[in-house]
Amino acid sequence: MCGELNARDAGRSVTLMGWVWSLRDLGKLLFFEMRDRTGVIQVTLRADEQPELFARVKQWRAEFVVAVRGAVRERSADTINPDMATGAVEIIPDEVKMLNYSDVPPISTSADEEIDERLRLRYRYLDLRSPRMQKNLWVRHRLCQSLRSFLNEEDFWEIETPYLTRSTPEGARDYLVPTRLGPDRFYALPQSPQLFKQLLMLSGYDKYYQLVRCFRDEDLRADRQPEFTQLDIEMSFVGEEEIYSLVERMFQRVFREVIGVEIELPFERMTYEEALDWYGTDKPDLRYAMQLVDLSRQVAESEFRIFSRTVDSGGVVKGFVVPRGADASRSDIDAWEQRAREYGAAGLLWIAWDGNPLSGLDAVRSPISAHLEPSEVREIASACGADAGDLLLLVAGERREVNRVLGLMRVDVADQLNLVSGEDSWEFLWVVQPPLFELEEGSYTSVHHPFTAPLAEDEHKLERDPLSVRSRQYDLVLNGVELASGSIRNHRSDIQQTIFDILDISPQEQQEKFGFLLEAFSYGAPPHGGIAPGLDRIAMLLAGEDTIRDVIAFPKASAGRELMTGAPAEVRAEQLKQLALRVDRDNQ
RNA sequence: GGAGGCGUAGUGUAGUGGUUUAACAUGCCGGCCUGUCACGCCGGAGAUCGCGGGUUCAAAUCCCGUCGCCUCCGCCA
Repeated sequence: MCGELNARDAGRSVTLMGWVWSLRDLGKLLFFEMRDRTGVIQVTLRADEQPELFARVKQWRAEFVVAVRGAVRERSADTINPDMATGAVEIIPDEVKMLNYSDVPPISTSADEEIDERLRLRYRYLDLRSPRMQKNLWVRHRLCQSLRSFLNEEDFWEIETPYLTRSTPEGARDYLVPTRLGPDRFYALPQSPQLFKQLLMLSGYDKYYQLVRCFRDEDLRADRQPEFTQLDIEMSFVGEEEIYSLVERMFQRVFREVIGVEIELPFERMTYEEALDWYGTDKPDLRYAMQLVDLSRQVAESEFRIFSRTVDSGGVVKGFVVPRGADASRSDIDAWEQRAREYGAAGLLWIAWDGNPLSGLDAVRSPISAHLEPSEVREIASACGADAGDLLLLVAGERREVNRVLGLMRVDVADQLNLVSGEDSWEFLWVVQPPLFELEEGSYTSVHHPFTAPLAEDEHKLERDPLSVRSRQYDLVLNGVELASGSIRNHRSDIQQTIFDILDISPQEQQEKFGFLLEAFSYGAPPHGGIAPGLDRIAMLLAGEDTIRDVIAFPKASAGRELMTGAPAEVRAEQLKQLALRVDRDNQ
């Protein structure tokens, strides 16, 4: 094919089919490049040697579908194009044929200018012709291939689960599917195959995986689509370590096979609590430092009231040091302060050290320097390890909020100051043992999902103090992106029952929604656990893209709209009638 | 649900109250050109400045509304 030819093919006769990529008409000499899935190759024609072919090709335009039969010829040394994969050869045709005409395309498939995404999505079939999208889909394909071959070799079975299933409470909004089976009956598209994969464990298929589509009717993000693909994995008779080991070896293999990068094992680990404390988020980006430092003790007695009063009332004063941040302009700092407010902080305080941090107040610039004692500033500097030229950003308030705001600020600052070093930096991290429950508007909800097992040593606290119970959940984070989430599940129905009780899911509701699962668990459920890496996000990182839309052939735009087909769209009245549905236009 | 950004020939941008007949590049159409590969040169066509309303002698430009796309917060077990 076009992109696969090189000097070794010189002399061969080939037939190529593809699209016209570009034309360079020099009068009596004409070059055009043709493209297929594999790449681009140049075809050369001379008016004096092949007047008839020449005249025909002169009429061709970009994106015409053409067939060329001819000889691969090595280019002379002075005409080799080193920037082109096939630049050492060219095709001298003995027959050319136009298979189909093309209108002038509304977006270029060859220009490297950034096209408005509306147009890219509207004309996705053209956008997909671009080398960039070809590369991305190729990366995604090889990723899938690599994952499958690894898991197959590890003795996993790929088993499918239904898309038409029933809605279960909690979690995201479901996509509902009406059916003529009953006016009040709906399928729901699965948010994940969670229940089915656990049932497969119960059935004895102890190593299962599936590349499976999941559906959640929630707002989109750069790394979130209403439908997305998970590599769903579940195993029986395993604990956390077996899962970690499997996943680590899997990623090592994938990175080696897909992008030729060797990643080191084992991955780092930290607890959820440590992640929040040190980085203010459950998905820290470890490509840069800027750890959060708790300065509450250093400022507890401060004359600066905001500090002392916050600490006094049980809050914290935390911050992080921006290396060489003292150079930041006043407008940068103002912008950060503005950002911190947007994230919900009362304000953002800062201390910049222009000179030796241990020299007291002389080297300090800060909006609150008038309120600070030299000893206090020295203590702050030594606690956070600030050097000359560093900048400390500080937030005071309730612990949870402070962590959240600083966690977001840390990412913004790193982004703005370009602290991420190099493209090939891969910082994997396991974040483990988050709490089993959190309090939301007065009632308990699962942090992960209700089937996650509590940590054995915390089991006894389940009924007395649910919020203090840690779970056997683990998240895999790469460069600040949550790549996978999983847990060891409850296989004992008594504990599952207790958890449902704490979640305040009534026995009746339990019976209705999960009755089949609880019943199943009474017939010999093995201990089991699993994990579900997000395929789109992995592909995105491997392809070096910033959004999963660029690794999905036909993604959705904001609000879940599909700009090419126009979905979601109205349906015929007759279809509604068959489903016994009536549209209420006043509602909304 | 909220905040911000963007919307100008096919495409990417400039223009932020009046010397604008809305500019530049590319693409498109026509002509010339025998080693180009971002080919080059010459000529031409192509825009009711997202849409609606308002302010003004005058609006792409200011104001209000609206639609669309992007990013983020909330949300996403």
